[in-house]
Amino acid sequence: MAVTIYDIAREAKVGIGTVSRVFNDSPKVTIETRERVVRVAKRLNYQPHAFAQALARKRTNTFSAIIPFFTNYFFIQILQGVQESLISIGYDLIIHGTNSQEQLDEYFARSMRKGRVDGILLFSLGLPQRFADEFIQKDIPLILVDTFHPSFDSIRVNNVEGARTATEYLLSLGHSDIGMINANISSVPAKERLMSFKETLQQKNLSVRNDIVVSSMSGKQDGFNRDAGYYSMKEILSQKIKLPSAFFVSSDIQAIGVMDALAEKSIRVPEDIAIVSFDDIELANHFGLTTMRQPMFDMGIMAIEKLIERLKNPNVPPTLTTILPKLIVRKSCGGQQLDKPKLEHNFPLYSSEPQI
Amino acid sequence: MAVTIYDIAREAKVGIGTVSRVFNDSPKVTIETRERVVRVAKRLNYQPHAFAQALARKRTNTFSAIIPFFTNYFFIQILQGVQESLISIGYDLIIHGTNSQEQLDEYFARSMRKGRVDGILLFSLGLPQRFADEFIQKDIPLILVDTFHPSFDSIRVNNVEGARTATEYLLSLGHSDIGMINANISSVPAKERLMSFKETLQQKNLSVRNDIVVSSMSGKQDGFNRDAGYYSMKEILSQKIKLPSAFFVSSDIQAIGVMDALAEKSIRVPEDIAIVSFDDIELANHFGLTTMRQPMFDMGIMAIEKLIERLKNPNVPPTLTTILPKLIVRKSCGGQQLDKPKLEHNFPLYSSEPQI
DNA sequence: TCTAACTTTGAAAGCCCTTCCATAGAATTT
DNA sequence: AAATTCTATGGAAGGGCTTTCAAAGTTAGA
Repeated sequence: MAVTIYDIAREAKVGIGTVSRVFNDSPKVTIETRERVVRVAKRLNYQPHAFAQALARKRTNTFSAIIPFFTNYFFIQILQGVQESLISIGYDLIIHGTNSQEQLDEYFARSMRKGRVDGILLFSLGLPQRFADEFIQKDIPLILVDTFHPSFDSIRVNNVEGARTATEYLLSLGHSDIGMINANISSVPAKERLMSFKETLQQKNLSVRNDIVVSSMSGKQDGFNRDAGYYSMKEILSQKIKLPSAFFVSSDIQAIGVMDALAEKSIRVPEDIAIVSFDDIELANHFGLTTMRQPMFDMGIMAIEKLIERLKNPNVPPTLTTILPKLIVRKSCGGQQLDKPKLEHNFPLYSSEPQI
Repeated sequence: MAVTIYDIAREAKVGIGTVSRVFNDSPKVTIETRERVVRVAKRLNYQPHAFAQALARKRTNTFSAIIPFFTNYFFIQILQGVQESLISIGYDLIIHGTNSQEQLDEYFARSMRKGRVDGILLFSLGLPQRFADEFIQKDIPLILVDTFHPSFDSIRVNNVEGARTATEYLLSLGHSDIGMINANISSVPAKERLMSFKETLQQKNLSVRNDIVVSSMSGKQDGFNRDAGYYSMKEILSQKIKLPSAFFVSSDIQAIGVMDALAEKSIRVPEDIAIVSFDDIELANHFGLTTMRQPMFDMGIMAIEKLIERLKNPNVPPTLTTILPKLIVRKSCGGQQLDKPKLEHNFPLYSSEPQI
C-alpha cells in the first residue's frame, strides 16, 4: 500500500498534524522536527494523495476547458497561453473537446459535478440559459472566451470593429465591389462580422451583392474550417456571375480553402482578387494572408488571470474584456508587406471594465 | 452547503449505505426503496462529489496525456481519437503540453502523484530511465505513443518501413538523386527515418549526398515544424550546389515550409522537384502532398484501448503495436493523383504482439 | 409452526488528507 | 519563584463517498 502521513508520523515519532503542517509550510514547526519529517518522507518516498488533499481542502487545483475541437488552430493557440499560466500556479487542465451537442451537454454536466474542478473556461460556444442558471446556482466560476453571457466574465474580440477595419482597408485600396465568405451564422462571431461588413459598405453607399456574400451552411460544424471556405468559393465560381475584386473571409483557415478554390480556376491572389481574413493563426504568415490578428496566446493568459481573480473575489460583478483585433498587412491584398517580427506577443489595445 | 448522501438518507429515511447502493446500481435494493431515494435525490438536486468518490473507490476516472505541444497538427489529430474513446467510457483527460525539459519534469511529477490519474499517455517523447523506474515502482499504467521503452506498452509507427516505402516510391518514379529534409535527429522517429532512407539508397547502390541530406538543428524544438523545413531548404538553396530531383521530407508540416522556400526561388513542385513527406495531416490534402499516412485518429483510439486493457490486466507483459504507414499519392511527385474519399479512417495493417 | 436460508438494510470503518482544539512545555514577565 | 503568555505538538473531527459486517426482516422448507 502507498505510504501515508500516518506512516511518516509513526517513523518520525510525531503526530499526523505535524506531518501535514510540514508539507503545508506552516511556520509553527521547529526546524528540527521539520527536518526529521522531511527526511523520513524522502526515505519512504512519500507523496501526498491528490484527491485526499482536494477533499480536505475543498479545492481541486484543476480547471476544465470546453472547446469546439474541430476549429483547431485558433483554440490550440489560446490553449498554449492557458497552459503557460497554469503550469506556474500548479493547476491542471481537463480539456473537453466537443464535436456535437450531446457531447457538450455531457461535458457541462461533468464540469459542474461538485468538487470536480475549481473553474471552467468555455470557448466560442453559446451558453444555453439552463446551463447558465445552473452555474450561477452551483456557484462555479465560469469564464467565457470568444463568447458572451451577461452573468459571467467574458473575454471577447470586437468583431464589429475588426470587420469594419478589414472592410475599410479593402475600400482604402480602391476596391468597391467586395464579397464576403463567412462561417456559419449560427456562430456569434460570424454573425457579428457579417453584420459589420454589410454596415460598413452601406455607410459608404455601396450596395451589398447577395450573390457574393455567402455563409457556410454545413449543419454540424461552425464553418470556421478550410473546407467551408473551399466549397463556399467553389459555389460562387460555379455560378456565372461577375466576380468582385476582393473578399473578406471570416477566418484564415477558410481563406486557405478559398485560395485553393481560386487557384483551381487559375485566379491569382492578390493580382486578380484581394483577400483579407481574420485570426492570424500561425499559417497566415506562411500563406502571406493579410488578416485581423486576434492575440490568441494572450487571450489564454488573460482567461486564467480572470479565473483566478474570480476565485479570489466571487462577488464582484461580471467583467467584459474586449480586445481590438489588429490589421496585419501581408501580401494577399497586394498592399505593401510589412516586416513581421517572429513570435511577437504584443498586446493590442484592450479594456476591461465592469458591465452595466 | 452542498447536498450529500447523508441529506438524502435522512429525507428518504434510509441509511447512507442504501443511498450509495442506489447510485452504484447495486442489485440489492428493492425497487420501492430505490425509487424513493432517486426521487429525493432529484428533488434535492444531488450530485455525487467526484473527489470523494475517487478517494473511496481508489479510482479517479481521469487520464493524463503528456505531449510536445509545439508540433501541433499530428497530436491534435491523435487527441481527437483519444477524446472520442474517453467520452464513451466516462473518463476525463488532463492534457500536459510541454515546451521545455523543466515543464516535462514537472508534468511527470504531477501525473505520478498518487491518486491523481489512473493512467498516462506519453506522446513522442523519450522516457528517461529514472522516470521509467518510478512508473514501474509506483505501478502507474503508462502507454507510449509514437515512442518506445521496453517496459511499457507502446504504439509505434514503423518508421523504417515507412521511409523505405517513400524512398522506393521516388526511385520507382525514376529519381536517382534524392535529398532528405529531416527533423532533429535527437527525436527517435527522425533518426529512424533518416537511417532507413540512407539504407534504401545504398541497397540500390546509390550514393547518399551529404550536402542535400540535412537534419534540423534548432535546439529546443524537435524540428517537426514548418520553419524547420523552410530554413533547412533555404540553407540548401543558399549553397550553390546541384539540386536533386526529389526530396523525402520527414513531416508534412516541414514539407510546407520546404515548398515555401522553393516557391521563393520559383522552383516548382512537382515539375522541378518531387516531394514525399510523412504524416498525412489534414493540410496534406490541401497541399496535394504525397505522403506516408499515419492513422492518427486510430492511434488515439488504440492508445485508450490499451490503457483500459492494462488497467484490467496489470501483469501481462508489455505489448508493442506497430503500425505500417501507407503511401498516399497526391500530386507533389507528379505521380497520378488517386481518388481520396473524404474522412476515411480505415486501418492500415498493424499487429499487436508481446515483445520478446 | 419452527428452523434454515436468503434478502435487504443501517451503520461503522476506511480512503488520506487539513484544520481545529486542547495540552504540555518553554519563554517571558513581575 | 510564581504567574502569565506563547509556541509547538498530538490527535480528533470532518470532508463525502464505498464497502464490509451484522442485524433485521422475509421467504421457503420440513
